[in-house]
Amino acid sequence: MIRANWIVFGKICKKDYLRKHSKSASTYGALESLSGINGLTAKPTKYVLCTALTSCAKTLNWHLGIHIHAYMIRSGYEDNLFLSSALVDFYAKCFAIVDARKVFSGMKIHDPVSWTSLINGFSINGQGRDALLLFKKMLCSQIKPNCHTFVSAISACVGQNGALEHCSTLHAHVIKRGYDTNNFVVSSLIACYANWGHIGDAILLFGETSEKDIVVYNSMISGYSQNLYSEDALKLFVEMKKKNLSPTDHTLCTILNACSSLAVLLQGRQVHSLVIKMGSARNVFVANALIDMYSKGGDIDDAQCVLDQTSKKDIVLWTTMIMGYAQCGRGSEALELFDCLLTKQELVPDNITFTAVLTACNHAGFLDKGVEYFNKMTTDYGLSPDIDQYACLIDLYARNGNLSKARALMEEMPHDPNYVIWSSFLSSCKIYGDVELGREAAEQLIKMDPCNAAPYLTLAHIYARKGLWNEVAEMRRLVHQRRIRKSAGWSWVEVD
DNA sequence: CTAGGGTTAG
Repeated sequence: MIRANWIVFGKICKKDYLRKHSKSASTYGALESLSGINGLTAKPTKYVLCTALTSCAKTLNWHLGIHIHAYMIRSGYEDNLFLSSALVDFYAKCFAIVDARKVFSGMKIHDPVSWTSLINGFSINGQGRDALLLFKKMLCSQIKPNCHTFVSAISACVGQNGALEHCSTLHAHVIKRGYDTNNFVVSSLIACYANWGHIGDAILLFGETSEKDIVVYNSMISGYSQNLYSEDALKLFVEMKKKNLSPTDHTLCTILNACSSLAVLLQGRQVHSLVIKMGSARNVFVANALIDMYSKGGDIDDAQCVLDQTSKKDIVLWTTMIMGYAQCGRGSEALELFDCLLTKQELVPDNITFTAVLTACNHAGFLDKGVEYFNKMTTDYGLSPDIDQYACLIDLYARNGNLSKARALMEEMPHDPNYVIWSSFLSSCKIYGDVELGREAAEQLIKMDPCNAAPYLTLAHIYARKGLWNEVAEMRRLVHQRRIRKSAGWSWVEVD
């Protein structure tokens, strides 16, 4: 399930990324210097073309990039190693990995740069497996991988099922070749180990590395944070400052996230003053992390202050704030804020904004309003609800006692109900004592995760409340037979 | 003249 979400998320990121970066200022500079391309007097040299291609890769300027490719063919630059490598990189960065591979295959000779470009291309296109296969192929070729290659190969192991072993193997190669003093390599290794929950290996490597730069510290701090060692993240942050390394906006975001999960307002406020001192409050990522930190820390008013003081607000900031109100039980204020956002008409709400709004309705028990907002999504904003918004609506109906409507929605929606949906539905079945629907929900949950005792327990509870003691005994037998581990405080019939 | 690291936010 986690893997599936990751793929979906990857797609969303890709789309957003293309939209945000499709044309930035530097591209126009490149365009001007290339004015010769369309038959004007000065012909661009191969050096200019190469720099322009790099620029196209960075700014995702697809149009100019393919134009240059065509020009390369016309001008006989097709076999230039530098230009071809840049072309591989361009196609890969623009998510046209098939074209990148085609260019690579058509090259008469390869060098570490062309190999690395394609390996990295597979990696950033979410094809870590192919990236690693290509790396293996490279090892069999005449060309030896360098630091750049290792960084790309190691990054390919992140989020790739079963790639932890590859990461360790790559680490061994790195040590053998003496690349373990390179900070680029070290930071990618730390991130990979942390990603797989092997925080011990990450710590070991971090400790062995001398002359660590800010990114290596950032990797380790976020590694701690990801693995819920938030206190260690804060400690390392302090240590980093003692070493006179000055935090970047990345550092501030990560450390604020750690403060959020610890719900520590005191430290969060200290980081906030540092944010102001560094002038990072303008960075929307940092501002967002601040709002989230104050919300989770229980100071929703200070969260609102941050939002008010941020001049360039985007939809994510508003959404975080709405979610903050929703989660602390101030549903009406969440909806007021949302209406305020709508009246400004500067920003357009997206699916996640509606998740926040529906969460607010859910926590406040506003069934009618929830349904209204859910319908508005499609009619007024042309959005198609994804599984998260359906989950809110289903939960809204179920919590209000309309279990059959909730169940019907699960059938009607264009998604398969996930674990979260069945699980919240089961809770509602428990509240309203619905044996039939409760049994179905529990069966689905057990099928999805056979080792979790919770659905057995809840169903047994529903049976017990109806005096169905034979069924309670059956549940007990199943748990025993299937050797399901019970956690502390676990009992057959809860005492309300 | 070509390739590489860290949250890419809710």
